[in-house]
Amino acid sequence: MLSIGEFSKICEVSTKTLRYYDEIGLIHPDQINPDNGYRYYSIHQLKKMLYINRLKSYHFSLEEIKEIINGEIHPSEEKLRYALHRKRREIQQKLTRYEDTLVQMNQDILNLEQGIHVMAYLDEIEVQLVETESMNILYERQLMSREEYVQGYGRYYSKLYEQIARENLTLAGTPMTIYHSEEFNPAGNDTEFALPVKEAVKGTRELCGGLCARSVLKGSYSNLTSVYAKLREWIEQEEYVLTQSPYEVYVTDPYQTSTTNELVTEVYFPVAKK
Amino acid sequence: MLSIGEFSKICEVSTKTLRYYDEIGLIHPDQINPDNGYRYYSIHQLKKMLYINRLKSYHFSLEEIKEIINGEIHPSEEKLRYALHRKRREIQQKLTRYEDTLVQMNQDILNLEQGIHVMAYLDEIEVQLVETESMNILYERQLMSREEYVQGYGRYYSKLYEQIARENLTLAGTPMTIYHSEEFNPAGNDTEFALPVKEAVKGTRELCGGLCARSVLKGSYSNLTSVYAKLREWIEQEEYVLTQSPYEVYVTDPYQTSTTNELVTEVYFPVAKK
DNA sequence: GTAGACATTGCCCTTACGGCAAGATGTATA
DNA sequence: TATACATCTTGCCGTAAGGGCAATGTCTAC
Repeated sequence: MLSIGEFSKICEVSTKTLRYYDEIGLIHPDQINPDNGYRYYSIHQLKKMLYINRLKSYHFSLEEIKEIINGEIHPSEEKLRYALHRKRREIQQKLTRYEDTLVQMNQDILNLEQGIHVMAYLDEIEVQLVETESMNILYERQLMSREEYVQGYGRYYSKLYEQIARENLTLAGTPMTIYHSEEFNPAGNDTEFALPVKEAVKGTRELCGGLCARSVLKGSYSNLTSVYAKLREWIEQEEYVLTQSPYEVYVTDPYQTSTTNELVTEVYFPVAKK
Repeated sequence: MLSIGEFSKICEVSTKTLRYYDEIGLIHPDQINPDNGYRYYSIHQLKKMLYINRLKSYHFSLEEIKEIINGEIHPSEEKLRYALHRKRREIQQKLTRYEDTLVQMNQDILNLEQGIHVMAYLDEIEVQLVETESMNILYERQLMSREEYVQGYGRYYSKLYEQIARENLTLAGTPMTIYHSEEFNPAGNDTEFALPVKEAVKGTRELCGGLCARSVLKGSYSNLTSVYAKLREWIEQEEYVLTQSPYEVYVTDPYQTSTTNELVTEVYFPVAKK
């Protein structure tokens, strides 16, 4: 039997951590002296502890680790395999997000070296007042969270495109997304994916035209929230009010465009004078 | 002036967050109604808020963001440039660490598919009792944290190699590291980098030989702690005691070896029968 | 017998907010 | 004008994974 200090040295885990793991039921000491409460670990628990450390290095939460270990009594690591695959995907996603962040940072650093402040792009976002035509759109409306957005984008548009092909409809513009949620809700936003078509068939509706405040975003979507902010700022200052849900038009197809620099996105806020 | 709700919608930040930022002094509302405590934000604060969001996306802590913003009153973004460079390095490091994790996970998943459990390698770590010769080593002893280790490795060995070249000494073995800290201390461990040499000159000392428990680790260092654990376990079970500081011998040069699979590391624990 | 190492529990602290509650206030409508 | 409802306020608790510190109890070596 090993005291907590000895066990701690062997597996290079602090005694504090060992007590914490005992408390949350991740790994209990083999024996506890009932007189003084001293914890004693068996040398055979070393393997479990190293296993826990391994899983921790894969960024599993202690709660997840507990599940994996407890579920492992018999069903031949089915849980572990599943969890590992899931966690691998998570890490891959984090990785690409970090890569994107680095690209952005590099751009900002490059700008800074030339004396251009990080937020300078804000002043270059222009807002125009335009009159839009009514149009007929084929749509799919869904509650979407930020996480699902990228997946959803592909799924819903391919569904719409497929319907156009199947019913022999005529495309009358580029894809668009309409945001019906007034506020930003991290859990999910009421989002409408749409394609303008000539024919008014089942599954289409009219998108009313009218006065709009519009901005054009060139390049990566990372500045999109700034464009929204800028438009709302403009509307506030020029004393307009929003009359319908704002929408985006993807002038260039994000799936056809090789570099994000070539992307062109228009953002429309239907408005009226206060 | 915008109420907290309006401002929140424009910059897509929750009111809760805005109140929190007010509390920690990151961004105070432009005005506060002294009667009812209502917060009112100016539209000009939008830019600052978007700036904060941008910095957040670069994984700066709110404390860091506060420093960057406050230090930016005049000295032409010197702080921002410095912070961006530093943070970029941090993120690059995280990225490579994630990549390493993925490699490990892939290996484990592959093993699992073949029915080999993640921790099966533990049972394959063999411990041998060997007799070592005394040798003369050229050394650099330093307090090192886990973080600094990789840098330190290169720095101290190049220093040692340089001395060998300058003083025309004769190499008598491969590099080794001696760990003098009894316990693992996250802040820093007493670490000795050493190279065996024939000549006993200034800067060298004798490393006493004797009975040692030894394990050989083949492949990546990620299982090194397990090897240490295994050795300590063995010593415990076979009723030996540690008589000197344990050390590692890098049989293959980690800088000369292309794939981590080819790495060979010996771990020695000088022992005596209890 | 005592010093020093090691063990125990308990409490507070960390980040960046989210959730909930109770109450005050604002605004739109009948 | 009364009322309903939206919005605002503060305050308290919770998060993950322990670290740090304190007060106190126990073990072992000399």
